[in-house]
This record gives sequence, structure tokens and C-alpha cells, in this order.
Amino acid sequence: MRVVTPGFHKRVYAAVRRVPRGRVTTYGNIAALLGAKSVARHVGWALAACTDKRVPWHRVINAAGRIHKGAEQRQLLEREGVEFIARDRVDLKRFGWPQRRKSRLT
DNA sequence: GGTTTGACCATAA
DNA sequence: CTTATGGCCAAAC
Repeated sequence: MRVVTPGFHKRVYAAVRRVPRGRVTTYGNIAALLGAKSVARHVGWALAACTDKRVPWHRVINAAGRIHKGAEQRQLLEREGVEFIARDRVDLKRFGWPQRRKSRLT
């Protein structure tokens, strides 16, 4: 059963819209929500092609907690309250979605 | 209908 | 830390 089919992009966007403000998720996580964790790459490709402003693409980062769009994305996240460990790194243990641990967000 | 272009992840060495 | 490998293809042109 294939997961990546025509219309895949739309499903990616729908999944990304579920990510709450102030939180971030990973490409792999979105892929898992869509039914196949091995299609993380496709999620990245889909988002790269995304032009829909309703989609909070900036909340999707890689599994290492790194952003890949530089200052623009960082500032969008910081405005939502997401803190950065380094210039392009987010602590997924604290801001990742869904929440993995009991960690609190002060 | 062929070519190009894209923002990944886990694992290993 | 870096590099490599296997998993995997829609959309726009």
C-alpha cells in the first residue's frame, strides 16, 4: 500500500496545520502521521513546494531540531515562544510535538 | 512525457 | 563532527 500518491502534498499540509502554536514537529513525525515513517523526505519536498499561507511550515524542522530556512524561520518560531538552543537549533524535548515527556514549558 | 527540483531519517563507519 | 547508503516520488516546467 502506497502512502505517497497524488494529493500527498495536501495531506502533508493538513497534518502540518494540526501542529499547535508554540510547538514544533519533525518531518519524520508528519510522515508517521500519514502512515509511513520512511517518507520523511517526501514531507520535506512537499513543504518545499508549499505556497499555502495557511500552512505553518516553520513549525516543521528536522529530527535533530535544526531549522533549514535561516533567520526567517527562527523568528517566526521565536515569536510563538519557541526557544532556540543555538542559532538554528530547537530543543525538541521541550517544544517538540506531540509532547514526548512531561517537561514543562515554564 | 521527459527533466528538474526539492526543507529528511536512521544507521554505519 | 563528517560522509555514505538505503528507504522513497509529486509537482512544476
